[in-house]
Amino acid sequence: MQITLRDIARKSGFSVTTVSRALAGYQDVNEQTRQHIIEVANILGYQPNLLARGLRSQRTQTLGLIIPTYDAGFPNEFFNQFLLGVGDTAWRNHYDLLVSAQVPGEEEMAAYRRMVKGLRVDGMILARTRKNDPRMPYLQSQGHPFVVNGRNAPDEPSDFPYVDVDSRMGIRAATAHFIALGHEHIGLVLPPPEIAYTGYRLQGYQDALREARLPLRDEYILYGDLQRSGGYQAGLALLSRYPQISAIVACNDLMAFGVMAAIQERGLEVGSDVAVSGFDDLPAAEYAMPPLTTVRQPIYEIGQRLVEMLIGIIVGKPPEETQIVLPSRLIVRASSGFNGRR
Amino acid sequence: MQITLRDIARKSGFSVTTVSRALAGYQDVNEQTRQHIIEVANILGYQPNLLARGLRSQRTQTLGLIIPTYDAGFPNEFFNQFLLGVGDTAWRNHYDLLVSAQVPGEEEMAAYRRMVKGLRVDGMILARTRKNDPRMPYLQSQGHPFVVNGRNAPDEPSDFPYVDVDSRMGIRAATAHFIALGHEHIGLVLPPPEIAYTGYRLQGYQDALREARLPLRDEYILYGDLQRSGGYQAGLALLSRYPQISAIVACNDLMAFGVMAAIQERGLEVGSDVAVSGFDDLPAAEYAMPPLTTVRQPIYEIGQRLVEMLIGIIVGKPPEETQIVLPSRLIVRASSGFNGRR
DNA sequence: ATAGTAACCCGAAACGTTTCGGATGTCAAG
DNA sequence: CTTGACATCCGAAACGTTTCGGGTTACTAT
Repeated sequence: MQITLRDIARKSGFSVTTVSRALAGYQDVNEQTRQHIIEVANILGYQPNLLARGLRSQRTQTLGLIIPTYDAGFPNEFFNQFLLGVGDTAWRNHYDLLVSAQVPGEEEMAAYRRMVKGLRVDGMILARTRKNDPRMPYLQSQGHPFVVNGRNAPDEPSDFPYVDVDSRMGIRAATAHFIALGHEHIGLVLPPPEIAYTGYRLQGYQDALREARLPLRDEYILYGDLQRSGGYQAGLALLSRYPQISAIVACNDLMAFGVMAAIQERGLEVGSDVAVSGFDDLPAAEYAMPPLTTVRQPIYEIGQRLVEMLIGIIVGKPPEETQIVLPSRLIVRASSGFNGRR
Repeated sequence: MQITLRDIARKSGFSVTTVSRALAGYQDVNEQTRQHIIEVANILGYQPNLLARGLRSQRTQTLGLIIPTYDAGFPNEFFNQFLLGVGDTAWRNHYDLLVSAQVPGEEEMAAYRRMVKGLRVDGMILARTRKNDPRMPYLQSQGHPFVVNGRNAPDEPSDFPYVDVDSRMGIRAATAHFIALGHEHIGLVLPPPEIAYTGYRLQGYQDALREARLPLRDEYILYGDLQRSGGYQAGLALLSRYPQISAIVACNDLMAFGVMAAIQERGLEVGSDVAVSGFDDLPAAEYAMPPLTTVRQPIYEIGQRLVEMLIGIIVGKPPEETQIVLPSRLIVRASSGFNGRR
């Protein structure tokens, strides 16, 4: 059934050891011998048994990724792009990807244990850190290589390798953009409080208000669920309670779309009546009606850098920089009313 | 470092064999012994080494999925949902998922060989079949379990297990819907010709025209790339060449969004001036402006059924029905002008 | 002739699990 | 007292690979 090293050994007249070493590129095998063995291997259609190899060498050439999901709201476009960056880079470096999607909680930790202690993966990629996240301490206690997309919350130390985007600067830029356009009553739709980056985004909002000496009004700040529907509800709530609000900063694009829907639902016009901004710059942001002003984060690149960092750690050559904060950039489009008739 | 059966054996005073059998639930071990062994295993934090288990038992409890991608245009929302259905169901059945994304071609086949002959996976899930698809014959020749999302093209036999949606009926319903609204010049934006389901969608379009005794005009039929941009280009081309066209059937939602953009770009109104329909019913379809009339396919369910079917095949209990065509359903929204002022 | 060296090769053990084919002990029936 | 049946348990082999620690040969320098 399966072609093994033994088959090649028998057919080529060499030992299993030599066949193994020839195929692995060791220098202590005659070049002619190697060619012959390679030829036989090709004829037989040999493919190494990766389980056996992994068992023996304690290396699986596989990375693990557990996508955090909430109820039905699964991998949205963000994780799409993330998965692409991670998957591409892993493949280019000859690593496979073991993927699971788990709701945070006990089962999620079981999935981590299974991957890590089942020796299935050489390293793990974590995403969407939460407050008091149990995953990093666990992996640290196991001494298992891992990298994280996102830091811990501002008030917790982040003593692990990560790649994050500068949310604080991003939201600050978006808020400042609205202030520059003359808005004084600016709503904020935050991610759920348990998400680690929520703190940074709030800071950015506060920064911008402080700089402009505008009062910080807590009642203008609502939490959403990162989905479109959460943005919609928050948007409706803000608009009905505080009609003076003329701009809303949403902390991701999906919620921004919901906010836009809420605005339109109330018979107002996005951009001219109420300005909106998002965060992520998903492809859909550009095509929304009106196109969404948003903070772009390089999602693909984040995945890519994470994998490179992780592989470096696995092979014992960690990059000198293992805590990276990438810049974010404000992309101004019509939803902020910049080109509107304000 | 790692806790093995030997450790449990030493600590509990039983043999490795008995420990293994106790944990595996065999009946020839004393219940009291079993409890004791389980307890020791828990105290030690035992997690089976899945590589060793797989090597010995020739089962990995892992399914393989290679997402077909074109250039940068990666897993779009469709594969998101698909991945969710597949991932959820796999997890519920205690299977892991090995994922890769490959551009069709030589490298793609290498990825398949690697997964299959490297003995990493117990079965494979294929998606987006193409004409003359080399993957199914390969897997058949290897006698490796697999299931497919989608059939072969209408003119090729499909002698493998699959779950597909009834594209033909879906497009036929969409086209007939336009005809019923009085449209006589209806454009069609097809997927690339090498995709297997393109033939079925074309048939559906032809069916509807034939039924209504409307002439089939080949020049109304264009091919897109399944992306938004392809729909945009096709839409512009149709509208500029044939101003009499008053409705366009796009073969997926992404292309339909592009067509809508093209219509608006030309100063026309979607729905009233030119009606549009899509296929898939992505979440974004409902929120588009105007909301998109489209053919819904149960993407999550397809993934779910595929995994159930595949696991059945793996464990030797294939379901009686291994070639499933699920119904599709037309969802009428504003983009077809049904509620418009036509 | 001998020792040393380089080039090439190989046997055997090990990774952690499952499973085959018994082995042992106990007890009831004959 | 023997036999058989049953309930428990276990030794050893096997899955396919890598790697450690050599071994053999042929050549070079003494």
